[in-house]
Amino acid sequence: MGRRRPGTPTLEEVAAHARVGRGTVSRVINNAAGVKESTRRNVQRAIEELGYVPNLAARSLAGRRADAVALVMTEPDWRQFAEPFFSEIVRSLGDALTDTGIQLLLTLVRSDAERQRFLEYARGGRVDGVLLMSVHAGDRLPDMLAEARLPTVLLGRRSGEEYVSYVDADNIGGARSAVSYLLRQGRREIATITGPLDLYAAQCRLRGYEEALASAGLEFEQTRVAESDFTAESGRHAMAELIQRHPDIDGVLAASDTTAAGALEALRAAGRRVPEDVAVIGFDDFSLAQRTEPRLTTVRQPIEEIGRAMVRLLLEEMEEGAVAWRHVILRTELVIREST
Amino acid sequence: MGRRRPGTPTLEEVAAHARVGRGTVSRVINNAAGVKESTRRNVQRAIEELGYVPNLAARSLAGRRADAVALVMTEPDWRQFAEPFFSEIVRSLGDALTDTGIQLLLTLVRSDAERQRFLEYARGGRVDGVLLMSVHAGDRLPDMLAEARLPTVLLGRRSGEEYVSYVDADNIGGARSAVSYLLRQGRREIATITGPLDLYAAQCRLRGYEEALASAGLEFEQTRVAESDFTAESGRHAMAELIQRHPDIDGVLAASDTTAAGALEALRAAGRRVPEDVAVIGFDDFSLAQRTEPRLTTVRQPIEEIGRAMVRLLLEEMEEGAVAWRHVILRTELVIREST
DNA sequence: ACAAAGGCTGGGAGCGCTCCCGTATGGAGT
DNA sequence: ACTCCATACGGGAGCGCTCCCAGCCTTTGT
Repeated sequence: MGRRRPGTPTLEEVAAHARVGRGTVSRVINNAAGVKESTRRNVQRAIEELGYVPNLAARSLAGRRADAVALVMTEPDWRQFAEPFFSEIVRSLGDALTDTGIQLLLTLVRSDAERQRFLEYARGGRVDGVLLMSVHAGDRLPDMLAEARLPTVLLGRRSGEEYVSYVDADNIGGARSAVSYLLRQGRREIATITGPLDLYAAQCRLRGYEEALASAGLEFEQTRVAESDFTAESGRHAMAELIQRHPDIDGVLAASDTTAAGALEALRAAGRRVPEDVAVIGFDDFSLAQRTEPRLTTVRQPIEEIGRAMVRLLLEEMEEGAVAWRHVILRTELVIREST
Repeated sequence: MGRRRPGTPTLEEVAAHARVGRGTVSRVINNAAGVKESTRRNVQRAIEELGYVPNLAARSLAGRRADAVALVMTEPDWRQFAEPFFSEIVRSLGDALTDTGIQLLLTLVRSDAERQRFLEYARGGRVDGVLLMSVHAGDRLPDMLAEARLPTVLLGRRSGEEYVSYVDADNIGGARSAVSYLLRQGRREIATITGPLDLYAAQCRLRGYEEALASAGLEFEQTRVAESDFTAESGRHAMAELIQRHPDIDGVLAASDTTAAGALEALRAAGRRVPEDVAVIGFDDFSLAQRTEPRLTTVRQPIEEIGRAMVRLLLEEMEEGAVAWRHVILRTELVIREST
């Protein structure tokens, strides 16, 4: 396993070449104050001439930080990997980290062996903090990270959990306002396609659906609920099933825009018009929602804010050493288009 | 930016606690030979009691290796991120790396600033090698990595390029055999939906299409070619266009299974039967191909082999220090199902 | 002209490991 | 009993940086 790379110049060599001390070179590459402008230029020229690149292992060791954070996806999320939610989140986290000088590393954790390996990687100090994608109920990873006192922020909380930092959207409120909107339109036969119910977010959206029905004095019926896994495929399936069970259906709240797109296809196949016969509301408001036919009314998740909030919380925790838990719930918003 | 974590035990402390020398502890944690079984157990107990985790920065610095490789996606690939090809590749790379003890890190490079930052990260020694997802024609990243003498393996070559290692599927052969198959069935009005033509792989598949027509003595017509970006959406579009241009169309080779799925929808919408009126062949053979209606005939890319080959090439390059370029072209295979 | 107060700079002391050489230790061979 | 060798083990010498203190040199005030 000899993986050394050939003679990279060191900081010391740069210092010699520029006829200054190590300290000065260090100050220059770290943009620290207290270096005369002429010296700085001189050092910078030396850096360029030698093609110097700081050795990050040495910097990490001496500085006790990695300047990197990991975004972890655990196995059950893997199926979401191909869904737009994921790529949108990555994009927004990337943006939020842009000018912190912190590298974002995506890591997959698909088995216990990989969980263990990642833990060693993180505890070994290769990252300063961890962002976790929507973690499922039974996953012990957050606890393991907490035990190791690694700054951690979850995207989406888990049921009732308080002793961990998280950023979440107001799923209950979003679902409630969507269903209430349908009710105000005079729809009465409203069903819902949920996400995987081991995800707390999916449970919350279902709760919002129930609450809206309840406050309109309507009864909740289990047969109006179909579960999906967020894919279009499963949305189509779920919708077909709901139509069969309740031919008089006139409104649907879907688990995501993708699911809603699948539902639209199933409705078209069944000869129902949208929105005349059946109103459809999605969840997320990603670009897909504007490309369906008809364009989708949907509950917007503020992705940019979620990314920014996650990064802010993580940086704060990194600063102070994971001594407090922070929670941020972001408001969702109903975006009305043509499917209602 | 004080991101230090509290008193983690060091190897030295473990050594003291187990009453052995540093060297012995090092040998134990690295599973090196030459430690008496009783000593090993003794040290292991000390490690456990103190909850010791090796500091990877120190290990990296002393050992001159990072035990990590990066899988990089550049901006133009980003749109593929949500496609199954990507997640399949990641899965197969992960499997191939499983028992090497090497961490796979996914990184996004969406702008020149991020390109630069990643380069510093890699040149700084945080990874021992780089895997690059299908790189587009103009991207300078591979050259920059080569210049830094970082072991690099591309997935999918770029036009005519030799001075870089890559693993690729035989796209020309795959496309050719698919189209030949359609011709043998007696189809004569065959069109193709290509991928983005700035991708060499897409060009190759188009070439295969052309070659098959040529060797059957048929003429190539530009109007039978429609470009897609690998998404179902764009596949639907392209197919609709092709139907309009050539109502007598009786066979289509699509750029990917996803594109083919889109094409199937467009054909259904146009009232064409598959395979009776029009035969459809996809490319990739991911799970999607078995879930379409009808199930898709498709050109299989050997994903597992691709992942294994990429990892093998990268490890070889890491071993010997990027002094040679290796190329692997993997055979593709036509999988016949119901859409032809 | 002299003192005090800054601003710059150099370099020692680690950070926590791996590598490797030198030295113990135990058993086999005669 | 003594030599010889293989096997275990200890610890010095870095790896390339950051942190920080001490010293120098310039500036300003009186």
